[in-house]
Amino acid sequence: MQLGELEKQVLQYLWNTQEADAKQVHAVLGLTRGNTLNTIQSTLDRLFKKQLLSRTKQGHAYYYRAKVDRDALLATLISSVTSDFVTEGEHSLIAAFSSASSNLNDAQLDKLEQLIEQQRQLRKGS
Amino acid sequence: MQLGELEKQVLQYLWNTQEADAKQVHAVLGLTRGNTLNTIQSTLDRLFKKQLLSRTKQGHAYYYRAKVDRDALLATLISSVTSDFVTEGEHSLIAAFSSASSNLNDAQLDKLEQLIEQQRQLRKGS
DNA sequence: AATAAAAACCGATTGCTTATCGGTTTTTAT
DNA sequence: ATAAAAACCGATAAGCAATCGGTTTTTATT
Repeated sequence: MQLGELEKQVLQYLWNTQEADAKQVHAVLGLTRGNTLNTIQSTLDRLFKKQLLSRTKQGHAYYYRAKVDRDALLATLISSVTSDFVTEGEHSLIAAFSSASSNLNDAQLDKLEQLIEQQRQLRKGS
Repeated sequence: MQLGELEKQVLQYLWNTQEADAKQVHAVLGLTRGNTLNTIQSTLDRLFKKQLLSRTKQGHAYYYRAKVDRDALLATLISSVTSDFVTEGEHSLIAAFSSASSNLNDAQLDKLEQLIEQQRQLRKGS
């Protein structure tokens, strides 16, 4: 999947705002970027078709919500960009880590280890 | 950065083959895919311009080599696809992990932890 | 040096995707 | 019924990968 600049900004906005119609999104993003309401509408629609947003009609307008949270989207994006290079059974994240680890600082290594532990705890419980 | 299907296949090929000219790549990929030599040439050139391949003239033709290994490319791709969603100071790999960790199996968690330890050892020594 | 063969280079087209809107139709509320 | 709001439709532009035909340059051979 492929996301454009405006699409990303809309997603960010909806992660913060929970719910909004085109008008509201336009009021924030459209004005700073100089887009028309129409542009915002079609962007929302594109994201909806990509299954990244859900929408319900409330009163007159559609109200949009992010259907995936940031982490889930990251996972999707990573998977889609790496899958062609990763063989069955291998996880791209492990592969990527082995090359990128030197760019992490000590605090980040700590954090990662902590996340691993957390994940292990989650499993014990289930 | 954005990679097409053929570009990915060419990279895969060069990771296995070390070095090849357009003719060789064509002999393998071009025939199965039904591409002309020209198509292969411009794909190699595009990858070269993207800094993913290096090339040297040997005899008549350019010989291409992968300039990045697979893991480094994965790291680049992950970073480029996630960077807009990752805040200052946060590392995209950490963010990615927090989203994808549940898809890792126990062995992969072990492996990751082991890589972290290895990284720490490297730092002690320098 | 002349020439043929090989490879590189250039330029154009196609297809796909995001961004962008104008204009029209449909909904909704007054 | 009418006006306003919003959705819908269709079109254009820009960017990028894939695709090649045709031309120029390079290299090797007589």
